[in-house]
Parts: sequence; structure tokens; C-alpha cells
Amino acid sequence: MKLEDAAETLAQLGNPTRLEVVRYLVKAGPSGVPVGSIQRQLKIPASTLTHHLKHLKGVGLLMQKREKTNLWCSINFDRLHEVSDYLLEECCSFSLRESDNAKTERDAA
Amino acid sequence: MKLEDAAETLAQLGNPTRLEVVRYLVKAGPSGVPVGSIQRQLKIPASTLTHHLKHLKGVGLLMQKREKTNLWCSINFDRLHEVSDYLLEECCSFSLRESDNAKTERDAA
DNA sequence: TTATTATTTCGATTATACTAGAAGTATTTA
DNA sequence: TAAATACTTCTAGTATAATCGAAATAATAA
Repeated sequence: MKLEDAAETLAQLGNPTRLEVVRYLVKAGPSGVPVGSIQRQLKIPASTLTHHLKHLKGVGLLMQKREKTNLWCSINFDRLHEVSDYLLEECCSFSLRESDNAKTERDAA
Repeated sequence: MKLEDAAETLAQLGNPTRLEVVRYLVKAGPSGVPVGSIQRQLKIPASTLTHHLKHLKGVGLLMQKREKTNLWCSINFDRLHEVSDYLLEECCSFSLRESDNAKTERDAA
């Protein structure tokens, strides 16, 4: 995963309203829920919700499929995993050695 | 971890410049690096870097300690873990049953 | 003390994000 | 065809973020 993509995805998750939606969608599981259910359950104005869903879809966190008048939303679990993995990889893989800092300082001088 | 805090932390990670800094700090390991090293290595203007470091510190991702004129920065690995765990928990714990969606729709009617 | 190095604060610009009401579209049911 | 439901687009106000040069501070070294 590219840094730019990870940053963009994290940014989208970094809005409380959207994170609430994501959490709700995760709870809903793979079958998903219609937009209207999210709207009523979380009490988010329809236009605001549409706006946020567009963002989540834009970074591939949200999948949608229409069924009659309802638009069913579900989380892309793979994508969510990808981001959390990105952070974990960062966590567990430090590679510069302690002594490199001193070296860096010398280089700068 | 509270949703609001997670969102705020994710938002801070969701800026490409800051994520780059975080990645660099992770690579640097627990001993950290001085502000100036980050600045030179990643070629970020000093004032911009200070600005971003303040943000990272604000959500507890960054730890700093002064040594002579240098301010050494290191990542709070626990905190980074906490956020990535938050996402993972969300991923793996869906609890609404499939049938609940139909119920939700009935309730709304 | 003066100079140097390291980092921060200030200030200003520019851009992007959040929010939501009102009006619109599209589909379905009566 | 008319009415209802489901969702989106438009529009616009307000707020917050990103950027960085210049000046300031603070500590050390000469």
C-alpha cells in the first residue's frame, strides 16, 4: 500500500461521523444495510450522509449495490484490514540502527 | 478507546506529510531522532514540521525529550498499536445478524 | 560576549472539509 | 396518474487545515 493512499484512507476514517458509519457498517456485517437505515439509526441528515458515503466509497472502504429503491451499503473488510495492517507494519518494523542518528547528525554538519 | 479519540488520531495520521514523519520515526526506533534530522531527511520546512509535530504530540503519537539543543522525537508505539487495534476490532467483530436489517426496515416504517 | 545551531512562534495565504436545507431524480406502490 | 419512498445534487455558509517565510527564542560553543 502506497503512503499517499494510506494517508487518504486514514483521513477518511478520521472523521467522527464517518468512523461512526464505518463502525455501524462493520457491525452490520457483509450483507450491509440500506442508506436510509444508517441515516435513521445514527440520525445523520440525508445529504450529509450521502456526502460521507461518497468519501468512504472514494477510498474503497464502502461497497454499494442497489436493490429496488434501496441502496445497500457494506464495508470492504479487505480494505479496512489493509489500512490497519499498514499501521501495524509501520509499528513493528523499525530498521534504522541507534547509531545512525549520530551518523545523520554528522552528515548534516 | 473512544470513537472520538480514535477519529482524531486517525485524522492526524491521515496527512501525507505527518504519515511520512510517523513512518520515519517508526524506522528510527525507540531512541528516536532530533527534529532537525527529520527536517533534513524528509526535506520539510522547519516551521511546517513543528506544526505537524505539535499535532502528532497532541494525540499522543509523539514523545519528545530535550538533550542539549536537540529535541529528540520518538513514536509512542503503544498509541500507534491502539489505533490499529481499534480498526482491527471493528473489522472482526460484527454483531448484528443478517435478519436485523429486515427488522430495522420494519421499525422505520 | 558574539556567533552558531536548533527549534518555535507569528502572520498571512490558500485550500479543503463539514454541515445541512431545499430542490431534484428515480423508482415503486396505490 | 398521483403519491410516497429513497436517495442525490445543488448551494452556500462556516470552520478548520496546510503551507512556509521571516522573525524570535533558547541553548551552546567559540
